[in-house]
Amino acid sequence: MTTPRRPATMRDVAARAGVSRSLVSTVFRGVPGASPANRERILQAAADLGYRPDGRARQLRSSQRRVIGVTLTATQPFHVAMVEALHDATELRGYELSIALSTDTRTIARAADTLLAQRCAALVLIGPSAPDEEIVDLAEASGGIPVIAADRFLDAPGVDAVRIDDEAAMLQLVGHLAHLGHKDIWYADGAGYVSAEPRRRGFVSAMAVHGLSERGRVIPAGATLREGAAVALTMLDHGELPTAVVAYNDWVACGLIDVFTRGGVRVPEDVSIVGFDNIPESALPHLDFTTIEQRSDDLTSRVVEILVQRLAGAPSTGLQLMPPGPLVVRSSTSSPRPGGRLRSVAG
Amino acid sequence: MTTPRRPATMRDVAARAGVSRSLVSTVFRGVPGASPANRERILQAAADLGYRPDGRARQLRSSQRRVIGVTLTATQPFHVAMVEALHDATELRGYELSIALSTDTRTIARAADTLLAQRCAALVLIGPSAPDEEIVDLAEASGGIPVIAADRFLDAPGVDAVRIDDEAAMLQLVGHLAHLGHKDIWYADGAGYVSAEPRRRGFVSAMAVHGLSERGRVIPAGATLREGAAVALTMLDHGELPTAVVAYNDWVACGLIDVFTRGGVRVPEDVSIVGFDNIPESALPHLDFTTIEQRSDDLTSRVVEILVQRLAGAPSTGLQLMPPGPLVVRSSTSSPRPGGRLRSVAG
DNA sequence: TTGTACGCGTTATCAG
DNA sequence: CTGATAACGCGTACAA
Repeated sequence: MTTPRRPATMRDVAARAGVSRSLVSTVFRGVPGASPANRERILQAAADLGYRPDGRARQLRSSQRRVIGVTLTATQPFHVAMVEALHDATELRGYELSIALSTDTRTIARAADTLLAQRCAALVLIGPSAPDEEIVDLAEASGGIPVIAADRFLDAPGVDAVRIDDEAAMLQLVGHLAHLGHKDIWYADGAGYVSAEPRRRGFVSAMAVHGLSERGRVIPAGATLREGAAVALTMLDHGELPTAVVAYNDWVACGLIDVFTRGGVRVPEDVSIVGFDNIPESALPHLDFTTIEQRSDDLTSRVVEILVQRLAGAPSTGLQLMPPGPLVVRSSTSSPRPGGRLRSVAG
Repeated sequence: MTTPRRPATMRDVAARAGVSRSLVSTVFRGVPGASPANRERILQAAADLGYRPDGRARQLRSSQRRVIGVTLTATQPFHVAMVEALHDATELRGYELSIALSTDTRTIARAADTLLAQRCAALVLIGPSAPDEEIVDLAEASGGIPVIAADRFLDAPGVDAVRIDDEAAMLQLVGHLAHLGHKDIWYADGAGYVSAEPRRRGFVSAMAVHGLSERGRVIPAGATLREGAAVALTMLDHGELPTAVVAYNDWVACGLIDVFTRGGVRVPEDVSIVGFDNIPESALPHLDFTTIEQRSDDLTSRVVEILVQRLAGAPSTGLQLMPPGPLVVRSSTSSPRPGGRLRSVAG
């Protein structure tokens, strides 16, 4: 094993094995056309030299695009899991994934530029937190390759989008509480997060469906345990509580339950709480709250389906909503306490 | 704006602008040598055609390697933050980042292969959870480029590694408890996680330093809230508790505190608890526990320093330990309850 | 400013 | 069927 300063090229391997470059190529591409003896010699020479085909040169030459570009922020485990699944699915079809991370200071467009410069075959934006306009612009600048926004509510021409049907999910959650007899139901909203909008809309319309519009209230919260805890403290300080709270997601629900329980407000006796996502923590014995599942597998396979179709030349299908996962009923929900609202809370 | 099936190349731009390809190149590289009039015309032609330089061809031609390969699992926010910082630091120096995700089913070596095929200038492995041997093999197969393991305890020739000094940190944590008067101190170990070893070693030696070896105990736990909660339940079931518990990390501490508090064990009156990392959640009002900070910024800048040096030709420096961040004392630690061990716990 | 060789591998085309 | 020769993909670099 040598460690050359300049890495070995195909030419080096060919010279060492005493064959032509094209023969080395046939061997490394795994296509038939080389005698076992030569194949062996070439492989040996390559191993000796630590040769590894140059991916850039490979891609450059072959006219087919075999790379799928993926952007994500990598702050949500669920999104990272999607990449994992995408890896498997695309690999199976002979594609490679190229990943670009976007951050607070690094826009999606910026991340996608790297991918586009690599001449990727398609772009998958996972949970893009950019304004609609920016995504549409990106799609226009992408030279006509398929652009798919996963886990994003977006209805724009030329861009495919896949998202859980938040409104249907909210209908299930609110329906569950309404059936238990709740009327004063508040919503701890994912204020400030892009995907909060469809969910909020779902809450509002679900309350209307059950004739509870007057009794509902939307409280700005956020998407983290921290923000859930903060909004719970605010509620306690304010001294007024509903009989049930719908949380923007499970982390917010965790924060709510934590602060309520410690503040002397019993769950579900004093207040019922439901989350959204069914993250592993929601099943913890000391939390154990009702929530609705986000089936990331379904979402991912839908994304893959769209990807395959679009790569095959099918036109964009716009926004697709996935049916929500099942409601997981646990011990954070029950019938409301008699007497309606709690006015005064023991600090 | 046209949307060509085959993307425009430099040749197309040159033809449209009525100049040579070389001139287009000089304009797009931003080097002087084109008249304002031609520059303008070229830029216009490029915009008309939606031209974007092919990154692969660019890299292939220019003999300098300008890409830093990064692998990570993206399950830890802290690691993702490191990538963000790396982006800024390397960009400043004219490098680009190429990211490959490793997963449970996708080894680091596999991820690195993609990067190596791109002929990256160096490899940064962020928190690699692979056996030492695999990383050493990878470094050997990398053709002599710098390989740096960030947030990883690894003492192997040819590989640079940077890691918080876990032993020093443990010494601080155990010292804090010992000074408060604790003697029966248990450690909820990050069993199964690669980086658990130095931390466990640190606990054991710190206990020895304080002459408490006999009183210490290492309990297998894990690295998540869930696992912290589980080990706390086990302790409660067992009915025997120390006066203080050191958690492998903050998530484990969260789980411990949650279950203890709900189980009627008061923190810190009955048992003191310390975490490790100082994640945002540790400061939540209802948790508010003592922990030690992981200064990811320091770690990252050290990684960048090493990267720069090694790219400049300096030899590998092996393992480097960073001094631990400050101890953040909050309300989860106090003097031990009188009377030593708690034998029986109210369920 | 332009011509042209070159980077590294792939893909016809052609010879034995 | 096995193998070699040469053109090509898209930009860059250096001489003219």
